[in-house]
Amino acid sequence: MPGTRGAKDPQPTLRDVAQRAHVSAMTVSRVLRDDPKVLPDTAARVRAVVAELGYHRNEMARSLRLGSSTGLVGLVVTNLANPFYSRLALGVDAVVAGHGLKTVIGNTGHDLDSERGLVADLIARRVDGIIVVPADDDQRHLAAAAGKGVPIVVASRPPNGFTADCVLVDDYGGSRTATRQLLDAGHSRIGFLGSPPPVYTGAERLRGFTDALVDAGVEREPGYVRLGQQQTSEASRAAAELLALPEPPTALFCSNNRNTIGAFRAIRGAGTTTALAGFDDFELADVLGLPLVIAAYDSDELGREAGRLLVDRLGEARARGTARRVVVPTTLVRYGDPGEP
Amino acid sequence: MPGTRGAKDPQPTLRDVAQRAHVSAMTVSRVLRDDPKVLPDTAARVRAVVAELGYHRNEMARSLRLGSSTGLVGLVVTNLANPFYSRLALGVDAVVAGHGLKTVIGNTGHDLDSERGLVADLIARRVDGIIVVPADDDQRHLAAAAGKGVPIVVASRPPNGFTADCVLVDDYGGSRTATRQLLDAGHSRIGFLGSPPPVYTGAERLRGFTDALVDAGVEREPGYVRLGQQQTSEASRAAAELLALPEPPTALFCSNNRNTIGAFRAIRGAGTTTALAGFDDFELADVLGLPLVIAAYDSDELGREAGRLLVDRLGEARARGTARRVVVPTTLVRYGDPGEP
DNA sequence: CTGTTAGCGCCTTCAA
DNA sequence: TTGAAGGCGCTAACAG
Repeated sequence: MPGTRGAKDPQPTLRDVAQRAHVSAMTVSRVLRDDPKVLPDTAARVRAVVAELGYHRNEMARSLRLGSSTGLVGLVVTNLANPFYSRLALGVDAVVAGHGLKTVIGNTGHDLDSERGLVADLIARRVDGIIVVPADDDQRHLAAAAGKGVPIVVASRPPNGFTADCVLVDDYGGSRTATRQLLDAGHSRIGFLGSPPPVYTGAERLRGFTDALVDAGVEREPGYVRLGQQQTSEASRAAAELLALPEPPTALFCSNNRNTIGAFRAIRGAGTTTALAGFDDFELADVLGLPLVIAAYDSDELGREAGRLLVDRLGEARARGTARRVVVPTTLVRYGDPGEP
Repeated sequence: MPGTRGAKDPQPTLRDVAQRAHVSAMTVSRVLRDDPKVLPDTAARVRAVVAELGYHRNEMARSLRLGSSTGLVGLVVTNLANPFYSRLALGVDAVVAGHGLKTVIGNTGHDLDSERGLVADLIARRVDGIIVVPADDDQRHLAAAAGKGVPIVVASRPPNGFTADCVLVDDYGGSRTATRQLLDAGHSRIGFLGSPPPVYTGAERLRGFTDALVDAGVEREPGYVRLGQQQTSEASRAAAELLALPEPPTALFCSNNRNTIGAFRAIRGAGTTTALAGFDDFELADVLGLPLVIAAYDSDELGREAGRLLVDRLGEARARGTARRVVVPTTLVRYGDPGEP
């Protein structure tokens, strides 16, 4: 079989196929697009060569020619190791993959500069849109991108300083409801463990907590609030401090599962019967051996909603329809509550 | 400020910048490449326009012109919701991002057809390389890709039917060592709960388990082996069945954390003192309230190694250096063992 | 039904 | 130091 040319070309091109099938590049292109105006005979011959060469059309060149639409969606998260974000990523991918789009992931590690770089790079790669969980309140780079017409969906916190679709969790409501459970159970000295103040979800959850206390006419004790613990170990230390106060809280509300798990360890270590409630479900919460109330939500769903918002936005052919805001609800889950049948 | 042309162009192009800066496209291109042979004056003017327009060079067009190298790495996993794989993804991304590469993620949901589609698509997008956790023994599509010169790294199981770099966990050794702990503690009736047989890691871990028994001269009881549980609920059921046998095992070895957690629930439900050992660490393993031996490993590291192998391979400029195989070790972790100080 | 021409946005080569 | 061609791989728009 006398070859036509070189042999080491990493990937065959349209013309390689054309030459080998004795047709023009256009014909091959048409066959690949399933254009019916090609003789079945010719098409078959072309397809045979395609298979023989293991030819894959270069999607990058294609999208260059076709204008925009690389079929890529950028997803920027702060920490993919956190199950919350990997779930989110899965949800996003599930939806966009259903529309023939691929997900390009970027992990910022909570670093704003890194986020800026990633977003710039995604734009340079001409992704069709970006879903981002901002690392910080400073979202000027996102505003700039949105201003340039790159569809942006903000997840988990609202856009700051610009308009965009966004998907949120009912941080406030979930937190308020869970706190009310503790109040209804008769607690009035309730401690709070949460994220650092500038984090939106943390602030909202603290607000829900505070409002529940206000509703119940319970005085909030500033010394009962500890913010900024990110790891279970820090949370555990913070909780232990609260429990060691002269007049310790009789219940703790934790605004995320890192803090809930840390608080659990502290309570267990102190041997107290402190009641516990928290935000974010986690595996094995049911076997901890103490009553636990959790405001839970589906982070897959958060991702799917974000994906849907973006896909819709892309479908509108950049029509500037008013920005939408989706709020994913929370549900109250009760574990190991001896009061239940 | 008299405009030059349209106004709604989604993204400015090199020529838009050139026109506005009164230079040629080439000069802009040079400025962006930091070519020193441009007058500082001209460069400054160009940069000003770039900033003003928020221009981002089109990386796709660039890579088309430059030959290959899209700066993208494909990562194909079976289930991103599994912390194991999200950790792996994070490790991969951490390494490749350090080399200016971006990670494109594909989730197969254990579906072989989906995997084939994803791999084909990644190749069509001309990713520089692919890291894949194969869903199945049938890896002919990977073999084909590798044959066409696309660098492939196989993670978590070995390549089947072709040669490629790969990164594995010491499934056999970890499993054998953990099992030996149970034997050393005096157990001779040990049950096994594991993945479906065709899964490589499952098979290796069963082999390690079996060899440990053989080494200790313990007869393996076929009725003690239950394979195929994927969810904790299934695992729990399977474990409960073993515990309900006329002569039940006195210890259980579980080849992954889904099974370990399921077995834990079954033991707790049955109220027996069955000993437990398993593969894969998990959070809260220390608070389960029973002695537990775990063969643990670092899945981040697995991802990082995969990333390194791929980056090295890319660096070799497709030199067909012999394929490398990296094995990530396991460490034995003991929880809640009353025998420890 | 098939082929030719032209150009997507960028950069290498060569000339000015 | 800068600019003018030409082409990466592909495909609309027009021939034939």
